[in-house]
Amino acid sequence: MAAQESHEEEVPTRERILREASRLFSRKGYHGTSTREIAEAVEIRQPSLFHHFPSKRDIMSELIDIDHGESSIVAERQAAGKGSAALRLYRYLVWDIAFICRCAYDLTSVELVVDDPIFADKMAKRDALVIARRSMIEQAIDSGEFVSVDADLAEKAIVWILRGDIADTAGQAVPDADVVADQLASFILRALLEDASQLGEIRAAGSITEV
Amino acid sequence: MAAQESHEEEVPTRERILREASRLFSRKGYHGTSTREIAEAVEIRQPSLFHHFPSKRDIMSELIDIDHGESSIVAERQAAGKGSAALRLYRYLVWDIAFICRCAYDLTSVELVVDDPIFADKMAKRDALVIARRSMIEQAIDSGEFVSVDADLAEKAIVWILRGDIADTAGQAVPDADVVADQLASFILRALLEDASQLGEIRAAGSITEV
DNA sequence: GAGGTACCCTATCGATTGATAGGGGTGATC
DNA sequence: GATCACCCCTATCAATCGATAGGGTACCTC
Repeated sequence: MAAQESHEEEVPTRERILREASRLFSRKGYHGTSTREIAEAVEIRQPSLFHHFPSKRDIMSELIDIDHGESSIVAERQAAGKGSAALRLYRYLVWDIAFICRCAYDLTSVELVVDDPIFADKMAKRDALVIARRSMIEQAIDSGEFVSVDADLAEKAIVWILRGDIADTAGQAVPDADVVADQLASFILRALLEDASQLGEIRAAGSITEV
Repeated sequence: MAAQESHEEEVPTRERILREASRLFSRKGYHGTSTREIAEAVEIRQPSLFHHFPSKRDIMSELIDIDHGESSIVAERQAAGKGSAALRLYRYLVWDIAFICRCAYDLTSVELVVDDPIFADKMAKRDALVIARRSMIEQAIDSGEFVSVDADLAEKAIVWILRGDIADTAGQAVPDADVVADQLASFILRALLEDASQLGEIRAAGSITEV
């Protein structure tokens, strides 16, 4: 309380670089954004960036890790769980969407850039996430909770919605994150459930317990 | 039949540029793709590109027009139509998805790049498409066909799915375009319909008449 | 107060970018 | 056979890219 400013607005430069870079990457693309633009947004000179990150690629790399890290843990835990697979999918979806909405960074560019050959080393964790999601869908189809859709296509549709939500919220702190999360997760569940009237129970059960 | 090769494999250079550029743009991004890479893929030298297009930007610009042109016409016609709004939305969706699947170009990059400031002039037509889609959703909610969801959010979810499908098919001629179109349109309709049992009627009616 | 660390600066590097200048070959038309 | 349009070439441009070199200043530790 002595040396610290009471404003508490003090955001470390490294943190500001990640925020501004993520914002620019998603508006203009990774390759379309120069290190000079990032530096200007952070209000430092361009070479000063390289004091905090060894290269431009490492800035993007850290954003990818932030995006993939916790999501894959939650998805894999839910995929390996017991009980209603539809409920477990709902829980994962609500958690992931809320995470996206609350994130300080604009992670839009992440899903676009992992397909770029220069970030090929980041694809493994992304693939693990895909497998976990598809597993939950297949479990729900086998148990009769979901209609008999193409599990691959359904998983893709879910990713597309998540990816779109990332682009839409775009790093701005969404005040009603939980509302958006429930709305989108309900949209997805309604498209998949054999009996749409079960959605009420799932939403009630999903909002009680922790993931 | 005299001067023409019987192989009929003769694809004009300009056409090949559009195809290869669209493929590269979606894999590496617009800014991440150099004119030298495009030229190499087309098997000509880099300056020869500029005989067919005045600039790299004009190549992307033409791909954007291809993507937005017919889609907006079909969407606006269906939005202004009469009768079941759910059916009209289904017809538009099936047409658009099938169009995406059959397109010779990989239009993944289009939806990403229209947000880039340098393509700001292309945003008007994209906005018209958004309005037409949201209009159909609002009509279906008002008539009681759809559950009372947030029309903005539903429209976004649809775009995200369409965008994802574009990225997924990625310019390769999908053999079962009509099957994929019906599956994805059904996914969306099921998520929105108040009475899911109406989907059968809509699919039957949608496959008979032309758009 | 000497040494070390953290952070930012100016100046500049080599590589790559999109685009232009200008020449050459081919085929159709008159 | 002269002309012209079409298409592709080599050579090269200025601008911009990511990254490095090296110096200056504030602050902490001993």
